Amino acid sequence: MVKRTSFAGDSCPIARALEAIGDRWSLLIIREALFGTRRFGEFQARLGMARNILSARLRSLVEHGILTTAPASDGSAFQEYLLTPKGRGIFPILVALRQWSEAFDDHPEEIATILVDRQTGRPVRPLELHASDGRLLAPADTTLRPRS
Amino acid sequence: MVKRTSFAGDSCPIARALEAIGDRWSLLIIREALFGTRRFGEFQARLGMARNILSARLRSLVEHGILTTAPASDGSAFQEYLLTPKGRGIFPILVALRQWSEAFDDHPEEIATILVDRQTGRPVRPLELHASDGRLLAPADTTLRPRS
DNA sequence: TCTCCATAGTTTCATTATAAAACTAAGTTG
DNA sequence: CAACTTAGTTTTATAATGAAACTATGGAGA
Repeated sequence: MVKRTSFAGDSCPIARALEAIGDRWSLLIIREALFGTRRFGEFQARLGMARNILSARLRSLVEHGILTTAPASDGSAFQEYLLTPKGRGIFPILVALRQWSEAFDDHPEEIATILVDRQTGRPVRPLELHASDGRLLAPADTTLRPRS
Repeated sequence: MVKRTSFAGDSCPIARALEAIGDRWSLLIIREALFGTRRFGEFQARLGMARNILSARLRSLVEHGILTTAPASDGSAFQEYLLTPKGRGIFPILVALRQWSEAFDDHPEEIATILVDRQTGRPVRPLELHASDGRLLAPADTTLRPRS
């Protein structure tokens, strides 16, 4: 059998994350959900993706605890898809992806939006990595340690 | 024709990032490259992936300006794959993915390593998003604005 | 130099994922 | 209750992935 390799049992947390959201659509679905999209048809229309793929992805995201289903808030008998705390925790990943494109994309003029501070309307700073004592860390200032 | 949908011309920077690195292997290749892996066979052995897929991914990453090829540093006539600045800029994305797994994975005991401050050996803090004036921002404190 | 092994791929073939469109079934509306 | 909307599933075709075999060049030793 020639199955697609699974990272589910991998000991690397990056690989484990990719197992859940490392396909071409999941992060875009979550992006829409963070904007308030909740219904199947709404996701389909906004993302322009095939309905069967959307169906499979939503099921997978629910299985991974990133989305939950709940009765629709408009009183109809349909259901809607809501982000769990685990799903909302994906926000920094989306910001990191966005900032990488903003910084390095070959055609930045094609990028339609910028992430800004709601209060001042000014662009946010690049994500920062800090030590427990507050020092700003560059990649070379970090290392990996076996989990105790 | 039924081609895989391309995000190359999309106006969303997240989609554009996924076009370059939104597959199951690219980010793991970049993770290895950040650890110092340079040679084809070394990537293949460490990642355990099919050689043809690795070949295709390396070519794609070079085309996207994430890796470059250079003559091997050991003096042999082989070439090696090196991260460009654009490639090293992916570091925060990997950190965000890692921290998401550390925070939300259902089996965190299976995660082998933690990212620590090299100086103190203590775990780093979660990535932080700050306003231009330095205020720490939560997701709800941000919004998107059309690029001026 | 000749032979053998290592490196870095490519090719082939089978399987899985993705896409588009047609189809189905339940829910809602006039 | 007839027509429409919503939320999928099914079908069929194409593209991506994976494993193994194959190729070609580089290097090392006799």
